[in-house]
Amino acid sequence: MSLRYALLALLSVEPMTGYDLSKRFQSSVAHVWHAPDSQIYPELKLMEKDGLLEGHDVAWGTRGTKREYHITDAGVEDFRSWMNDSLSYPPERDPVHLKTAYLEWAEPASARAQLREHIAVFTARREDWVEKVDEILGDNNPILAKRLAQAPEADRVRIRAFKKYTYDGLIARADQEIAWAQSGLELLDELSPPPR
Amino acid sequence: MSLRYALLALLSVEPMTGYDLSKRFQSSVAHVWHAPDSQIYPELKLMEKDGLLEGHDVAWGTRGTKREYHITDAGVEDFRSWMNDSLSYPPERDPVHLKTAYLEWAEPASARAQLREHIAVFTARREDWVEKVDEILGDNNPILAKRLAQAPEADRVRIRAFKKYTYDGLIARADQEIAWAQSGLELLDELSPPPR
DNA sequence: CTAGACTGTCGATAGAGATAGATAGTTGCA
DNA sequence: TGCAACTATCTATCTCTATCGACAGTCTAG
Repeated sequence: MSLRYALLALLSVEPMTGYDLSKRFQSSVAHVWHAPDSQIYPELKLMEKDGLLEGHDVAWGTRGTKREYHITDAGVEDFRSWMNDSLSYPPERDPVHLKTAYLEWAEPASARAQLREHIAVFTARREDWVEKVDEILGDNNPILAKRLAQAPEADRVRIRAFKKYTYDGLIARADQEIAWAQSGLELLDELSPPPR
Repeated sequence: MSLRYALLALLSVEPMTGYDLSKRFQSSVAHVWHAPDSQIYPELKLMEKDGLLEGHDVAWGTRGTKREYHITDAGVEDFRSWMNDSLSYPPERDPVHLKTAYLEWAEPASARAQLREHIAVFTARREDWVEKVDEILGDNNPILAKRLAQAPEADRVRIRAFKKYTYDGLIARADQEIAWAQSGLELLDELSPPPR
């Protein structure tokens, strides 16, 4: 259900095709929300059927066409009401912590490798998010620039602040995960000293 | 796929029925891994078919029966190899951060309410996890006690340490989420001062 | 003895997401 | 000209999870 709102969020800035949206999901938004094209195209059709979007065929080359979607008033309304509703928090379900709870079953070497991978994953994400924050602060994110240009003067500070707040939160989360995994490596060293 | 390994983990301590497992999932492990009974029963059957478990009908009262599963050698092997394999990290997909990225769309009052709910959810989980750590340190967790009793002397320190490590990580994560949401409330106060 | 809470198992249905691949047109460059 | 890389869309299948509810036996307290 969140996919729909992620799409509405992007389409609230400017009309786009399924392909555009798919690219945007894979590149810029990749580490906040990911979605493959095979999910996006059907969802766009559904949203058009539900009146949240309107699609128009646009010429592409001599024979090709592509379908460009723009958000309707009903779409804006729906997005706004999603933003005002509270989310439901699904019960915790975390494979990483499930595994570490039984880490005595793993070979020390593989336990180490897995914690190192945890660090690597969150280090990479962290870098992405830091880059995002830099873009926000340095005004070199084209999509955000468009959004800001459309917004009334009074909202610009807020828009920028919430974006930064979001990525700051993700960075803090990544830091926490990295620190936790690092302390796990230390614990492993204590419990079963590494070979020489 | 993790459900299967969560079940194997629990069944590696002692044989249980689907009902037992379901209860255990809802109570003790609730905030590490959640699963409803309607997922557990079919998975147990599958696991029996795959040779990871053996099931026996046990009398229950005069007419009733229940099916008790115990783990097989193949099950132990499968669990061990899962523990040694590394997990795949699914792409980030976080509705909370998706929403905060567009928080200018929400009414300030509802933005506040949502951040407060975030705090409430993680405060509650945190309490559960702290309780878990207390149980581990204070030796009053019956399941852990059984697991420790079965383990060779040399492993006991490790078992306890990894359990504590797991819950400490979750607590740190909860702290981080709470702090983040709190700073969000402050940000909202700055951007749109609360009504008197 | 009987109502209510608990133990025990199972099924139907739907949605979300993962994974893979089919199909077709376009653009640029060697 | 022909191939590779890119743009564009769509379908199929599978697994996982959610939600809801059905059914049946047991145990205990009033």
